[in-house]
Amino acid sequence: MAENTADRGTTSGGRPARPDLAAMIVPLGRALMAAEQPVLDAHGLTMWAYSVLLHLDETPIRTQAALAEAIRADKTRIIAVLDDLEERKLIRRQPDPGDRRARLLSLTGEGRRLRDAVQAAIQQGEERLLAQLPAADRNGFLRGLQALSTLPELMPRKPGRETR
Amino acid sequence: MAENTADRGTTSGGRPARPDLAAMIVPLGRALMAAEQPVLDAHGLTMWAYSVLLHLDETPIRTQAALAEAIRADKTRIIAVLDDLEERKLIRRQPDPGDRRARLLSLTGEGRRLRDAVQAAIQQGEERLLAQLPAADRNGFLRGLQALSTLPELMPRKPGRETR
DNA sequence: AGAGTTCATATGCATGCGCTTACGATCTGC
DNA sequence: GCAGATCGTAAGCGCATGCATATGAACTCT
Repeated sequence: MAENTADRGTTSGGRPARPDLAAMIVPLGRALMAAEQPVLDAHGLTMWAYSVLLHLDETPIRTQAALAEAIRADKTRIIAVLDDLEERKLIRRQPDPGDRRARLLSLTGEGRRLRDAVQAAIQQGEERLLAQLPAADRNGFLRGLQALSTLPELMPRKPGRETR
Repeated sequence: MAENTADRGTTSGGRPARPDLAAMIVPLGRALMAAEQPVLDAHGLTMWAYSVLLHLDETPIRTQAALAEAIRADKTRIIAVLDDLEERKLIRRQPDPGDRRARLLSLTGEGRRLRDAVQAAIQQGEERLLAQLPAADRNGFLRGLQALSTLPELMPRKPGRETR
């Protein structure tokens, strides 16, 4: 399978014109997460907890399993996270009156406030980095990144099940 | 110096204009790695092994520890990887005549060939994704990404020790 | 009403990885 | 020539994660 079909794409012929995307993006992601960590620590949030806060606000979530899948966490592993968040009154976990097996998840006002504060701090740090890019590249980077992170082929949900 | 510019900064109270960078980049990195995986499997390479092949060619490496740090792997963990690559005649591991503790690492011709084949296949897949972006965004994305992945503040080497 | 399914939860297992220690061979400084 | 540092290698610990199973409550379909 070693077709060296060097049509457009990589440079025509030999050495690659750029490093692999993954080779740049994965370390970048690690660095960004490392940069977030102190902020999260300062607010007593794990990354999973922050993920939960982020996702809960965007879309009302009906079951914990759906939330787990949305943030790509293990269904059984977010339970402790939710326990903690609930105990700290950052989220609510009410049994669905229509289906008492499920727990309706929602942010409390305080949860929303914390979420906003943390996200503001994080994005402020990120902007400091983006500011080092030329404006044109920065905008292209952000647009390209947002486009790529919503590509369905790239962001495969678990095959088989629909979001209802 | 951290004053944000007039555009879509996040400091002034409102909803964020974009998701957190890490929230987009980390899943994107995962997806890219998942996309690479079949290619690597087809050639019997782990990600670490591929990392080694990539890095070995760019810069001559004198010690395994230096290589490990370069690819951000654990010093002790790449040993098995190197053993395998050497056995398959993809790399050479010669004792440095000047310092017989160290092992000079280099790619063999076959190693270089495999590296090229795998990288071509990987980048070809990546280009298929990038092709879905508008050309302007794609270029900005790539430029921004390359710029960010070389920012020293973002890509911290191990604190404390310098490359000597 | 009963079978099968879905949900939240608890638990256990295996894996991969970072970090630490140990050890023998070797190099460097004194 | 000896003490201490460095290199490669081996082994083990601990943590986070993914995957699987089990259980009890509740829901659905027939």
